[in-house]
Amino acid sequence: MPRKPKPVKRTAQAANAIDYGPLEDWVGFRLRMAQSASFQAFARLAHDVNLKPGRFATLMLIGRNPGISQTALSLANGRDKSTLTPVLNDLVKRGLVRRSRTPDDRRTYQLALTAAGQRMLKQLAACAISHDRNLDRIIGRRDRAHFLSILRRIEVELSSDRANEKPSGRRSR
Amino acid sequence: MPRKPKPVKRTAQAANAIDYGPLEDWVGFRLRMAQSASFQAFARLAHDVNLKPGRFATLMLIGRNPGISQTALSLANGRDKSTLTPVLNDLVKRGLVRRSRTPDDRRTYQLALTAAGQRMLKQLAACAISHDRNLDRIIGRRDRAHFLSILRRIEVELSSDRANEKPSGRRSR
DNA sequence: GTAAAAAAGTTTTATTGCCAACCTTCCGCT
DNA sequence: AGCGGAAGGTTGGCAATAAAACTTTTTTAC
Repeated sequence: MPRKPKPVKRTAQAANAIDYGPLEDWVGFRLRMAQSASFQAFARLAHDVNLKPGRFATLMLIGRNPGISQTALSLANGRDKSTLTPVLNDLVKRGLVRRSRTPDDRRTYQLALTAAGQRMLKQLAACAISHDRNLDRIIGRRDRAHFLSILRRIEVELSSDRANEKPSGRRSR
Repeated sequence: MPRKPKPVKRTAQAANAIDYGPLEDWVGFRLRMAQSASFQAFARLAHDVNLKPGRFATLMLIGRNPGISQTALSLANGRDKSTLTPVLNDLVKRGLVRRSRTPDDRRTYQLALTAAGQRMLKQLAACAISHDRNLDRIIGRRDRAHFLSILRRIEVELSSDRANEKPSGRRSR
């Protein structure tokens, strides 16, 4: 059976021949590439579940903190609060999240998972466990805790930097 | 006409009281949060330079690999090739990048920096060095190499997974 | 040689994200 | 009270991204 042999891919520059220059060891670049790879790997795992991978953290945080407000939720998962509005609209419409008014403060909503939302969270958690097992293998059990602590430090220190803005060393063009 | 109020963001709900559940130690989540913080910190540093931070890797890769094709470039910086089209249009329009046809293959373009593009790259490199020095301080010199090697491993291993994955991504449009 | 398949780029469509402006509600003052 | 500012949430505008469909050109199969 004459299956067509795959021709050798001939891009102008093979990917392994690329010169990354300073990017090679630039933490910001590697962080972005690793995050992108991790996200897409999880998306493949979670493909069967009828929910976008970005919704996972939202569901988990609501499930763990019933009654949480939208602003607190947006802070917890590092997204702008306006980003949350369409997401929650969708989750409520699909019967996964319940949004109820707070009696003593009519500005805020109280968020909670419905029974269906909890089932969905369980399915996603199964994907996450599988994904995390992959990452465990890649990182190595011994380094995992240390690696996580560095990620947390980056997150915390750079976020607090937001307060003291850099003095602008303006360059002319 | 009411004067627009200066909004001062206050952490109304204590973010430290949030229960992150399994997210607390989930590598994918921490990667996303750290990457987001790093990206925004760099964006603040590069604010003065008249170029979006996302363009930096693109310029660096073109500068280091003159004659590279768009597809090879998209692979090298981990973005879809369709994403590159408007970016390059903009860079060409601003005189930073030159796009020329390859004589023996009229499908591909050859990308290269103009003199202005090289100057811009130098400015951005200065920001990157400053940013990286911050990250050095946070990570710690001793752990830096190890941390980078883990990020590279995540990137490589999870990307290679993509090849032998089920091709079942049917989406209606 | 010619037709089919593959590759490079572009366009279209949809999602996700931020920011700024806005509305409503609450709270602190006087 | 009632006024002004602060806080919770929504809306609109814009940028970045990816996936699929499409165009042009090249390569492969026969």
